[in-house]
Amino acid sequence: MPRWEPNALERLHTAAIELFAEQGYDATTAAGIAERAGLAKSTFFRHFPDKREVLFFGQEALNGLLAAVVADAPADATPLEAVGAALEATGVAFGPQRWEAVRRRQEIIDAHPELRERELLKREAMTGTMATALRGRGVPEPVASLAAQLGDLALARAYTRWLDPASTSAFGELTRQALDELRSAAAALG
Amino acid sequence: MPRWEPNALERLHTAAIELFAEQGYDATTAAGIAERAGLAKSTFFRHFPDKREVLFFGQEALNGLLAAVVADAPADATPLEAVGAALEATGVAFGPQRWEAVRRRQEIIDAHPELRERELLKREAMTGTMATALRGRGVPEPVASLAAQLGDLALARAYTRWLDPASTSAFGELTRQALDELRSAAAALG
DNA sequence: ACGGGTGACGAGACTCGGTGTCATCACCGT
DNA sequence: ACGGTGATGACACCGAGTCTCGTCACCCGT
Repeated sequence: MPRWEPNALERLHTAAIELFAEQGYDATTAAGIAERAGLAKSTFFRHFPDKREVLFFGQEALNGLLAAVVADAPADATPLEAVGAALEATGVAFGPQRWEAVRRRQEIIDAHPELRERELLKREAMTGTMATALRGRGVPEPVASLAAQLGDLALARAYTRWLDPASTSAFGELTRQALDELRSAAAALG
Repeated sequence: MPRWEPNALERLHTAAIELFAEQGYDATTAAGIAERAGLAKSTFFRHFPDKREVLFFGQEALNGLLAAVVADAPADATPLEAVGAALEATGVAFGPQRWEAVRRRQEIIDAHPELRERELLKREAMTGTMATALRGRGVPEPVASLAAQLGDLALARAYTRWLDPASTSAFGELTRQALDELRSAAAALG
């Protein structure tokens, strides 16, 4: 018999998501999350650096994926093509069956400035890894940063469209579309 | 004889900056700032929504300036030209005599993730106001957002160069240069 | 089989950011 | 003279996050 039930981190994560849905983000305390998971408050902070981070679980893994996809793009791919491949790769996190959960999560984030800040930090990290990966392909500055920023903007636009209940397109289609729009807009900028 | 010394907000601001320089950001408490300013802790939070905000004092005023400059740009100015005018207008905050103070401030921010988050939130607000002002000029999406994002990237690059001790150019010159680089990079993207 | 190290956890004290309430009192208009 | 106003002080309170210390199943070498 193990001394403790396994999967403490996972239990904390699901307990937090449940409580956020039941009581809202503000009303749920870190101690409350731990209690629901059958753990102590100190254990919560052993697994998550802070309460906000629960909602951004798995983000680092996505970053690693982005870097790999950009690095592994065909040698003759343009920077924007490599970025496009990376954006489509993010689609693994946005399958149709996850739509409801992703939407609830985003509603919480949008309603809390401290979570919006954290989201921006994560996005910046993502953009930074894409830019670094592009430089690793030999793309010079400021082209690498620009392409990464364009990718970030495209991803954001695709994401909000995907979250729009009126839209029915798959995520990959939306990223391609958004990046295409931005590419032609950039060409027309002057 | 007034019941209290005037300029409470200003005194709190300078007290905070002093203490940050003397003890570092973490080691100075909100109560300590208030004490140095001859005020109570509760008064500190009456003037600043939180401790981080002390380091971003005056940001909203800059946003208003940006919106005005973009709106007042010549009718035949391209989106990027309007953005360029806005970037140069920010130069009022970055005169040569403020270099040292701005540098110290940025060192504090760079060393604290919670302050980097706040900085990103402010930058997003700035980018958003530029995009809104561009739409007010009749610039359609996604061109408006793209031009604003390009401006944000240019401003960031100009800012870090301005902060580089090896550089001697004035801020306005650096913004023009950075925006030019990005414009040609965008044209070459594909 | 035995014994010491390891590592995940509980318990609880502690600091500090931030909120809220209530009383005070110079100032201002009537 | 008098009541309202508004900025402040004093203080209680909550929750996030840190830190320390003790516990004990598990593992690994002997």
